Amino acid sequence: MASDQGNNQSVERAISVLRAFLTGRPELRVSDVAKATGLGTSTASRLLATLETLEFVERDEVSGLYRLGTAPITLGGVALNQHPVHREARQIAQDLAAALGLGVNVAIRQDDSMFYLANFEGRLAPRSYVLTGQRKPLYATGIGKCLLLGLSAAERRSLLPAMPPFTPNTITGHDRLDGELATVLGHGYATEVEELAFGRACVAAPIRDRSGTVVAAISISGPLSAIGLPAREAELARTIIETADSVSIGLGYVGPAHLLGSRP
Amino acid sequence: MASDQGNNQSVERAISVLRAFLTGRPELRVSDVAKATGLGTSTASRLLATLETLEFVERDEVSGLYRLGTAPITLGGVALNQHPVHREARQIAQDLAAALGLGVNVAIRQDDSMFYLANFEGRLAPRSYVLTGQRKPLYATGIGKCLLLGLSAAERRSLLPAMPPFTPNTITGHDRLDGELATVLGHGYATEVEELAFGRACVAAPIRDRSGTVVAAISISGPLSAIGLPAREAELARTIIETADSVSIGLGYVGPAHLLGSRP
DNA sequence: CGTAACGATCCCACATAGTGCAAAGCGATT
DNA sequence: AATCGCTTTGCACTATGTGGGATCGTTACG
Repeated sequence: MASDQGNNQSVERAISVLRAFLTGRPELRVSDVAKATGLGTSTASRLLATLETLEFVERDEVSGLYRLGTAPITLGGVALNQHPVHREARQIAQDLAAALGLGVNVAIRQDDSMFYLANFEGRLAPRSYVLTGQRKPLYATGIGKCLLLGLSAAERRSLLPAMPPFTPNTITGHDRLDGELATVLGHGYATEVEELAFGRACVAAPIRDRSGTVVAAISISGPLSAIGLPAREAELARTIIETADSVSIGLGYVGPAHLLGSRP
Repeated sequence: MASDQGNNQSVERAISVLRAFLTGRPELRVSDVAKATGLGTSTASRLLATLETLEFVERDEVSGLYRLGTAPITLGGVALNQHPVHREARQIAQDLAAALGLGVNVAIRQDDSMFYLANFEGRLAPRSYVLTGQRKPLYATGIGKCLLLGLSAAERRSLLPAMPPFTPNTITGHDRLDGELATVLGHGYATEVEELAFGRACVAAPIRDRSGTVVAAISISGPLSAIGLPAREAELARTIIETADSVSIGLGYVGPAHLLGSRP
């Protein structure tokens, strides 16, 4: 059949059409989609028509251009609402962002990336778009460092064969990453200052489930000037650890795994 | 081919599989999906396998049950970020929710429903799930009333042939709705007190684009006790109108349409 | 502990359903 | 007014998805 084994070709093609809208420009012509997906224009036209009746894409009345429709928004919202971490963390993160006026983000690990489940901003760190559903590298973010705690040194090396730098501060070698993660584990929180983008910093802490496994992480982030990191590190660290803990407890976390009795 | 004309059957079936996850239970077996969609189990199995490789669904390691995956979240996030109303309203709504401690919601009209683009909550009106992507009836919500301003009385009657009540306060007749909308237009804002759900109320105002058309609406909502509606109506109305205006201005609104010069 | 019932996947033949090509519409541009 | 580019439609072909049944694995029950 198609690329992988036992897959429905038409469905794969339709999804690749949807993926075409993820790459920059929000409005595409049929021929743009055809070029982006490698499909013929007639196939692209028909798939877009199908996706339009399903409300996955919609068509601009005047220009005739296609853009993403409302069905993906609904589907994404339900997917979020069904995610246990999101359910527990959403309101907590929102309250913290409002109290601090800074950004608060919740993410899980997906393969070699962190994947945002939610983000809220405050007056001091505004942002006109959602990060939800976006990915960022694990080794250059506070949340990412927390999520890496769940992996062994060997797993980290195979998961991240290369660590290209984003700024001069980016951790690019595993030896330094090992050291950094030991610190994170020891302190119970991670920091990141201009490792991914200039002028931005964050403080993050891991979220654990009832088995004690790190399943997610939460961070406070913002412009360096607003977050005032060197000075406020102790205060923000305490805050984010307490916040992460209350999410963990919501997920059933009861304490370090080695203290759990073996009885049911 | 399939239900509508000129549509790709496999794609329609795959989407109907995804829709099966919108109806309550978050985790489904193959046979549950087959039953919900009316497809054969082997077809459902294959479609789910395809959707799994595309990350639209994922499978629980232990139970083998399928649930929605991360791709819908990404797609939904991008769809939101590409929506002009969302871009303009997101941070404004978030700041207002933080300042008031109440819920703030942004929605557009879709057919006979309002469709949430964003919702934020405050300490006084917590909520552990997103409304984004959900629908609510137009005639029983403050936002809905604002969105109905863009329609004529005749259009409203054909769009809403029936208006079943949710509480004793629900507006169920068009005559009363006409009167209500005249008030909304005259005051520049809409209220809703226990018309959709007991114990809940809101104040809403319309958002207009550069042509002066109502394209969206924004509301402050919360439990009756927190929002204190009879008493604070004037204050909240002023706030929501000013907030809606700043979103409208971001969309290019420059004032009432009839004052626009006809010159380009 | 063995057996039965159920659910998911695999296999294979069939024919439906999607594809590509080419031509026709449709709009915009000069 | 004519041309160009983009999109859609019609048609024939066969690749592709489908359905039924067999197989394998799992759970429930006697």
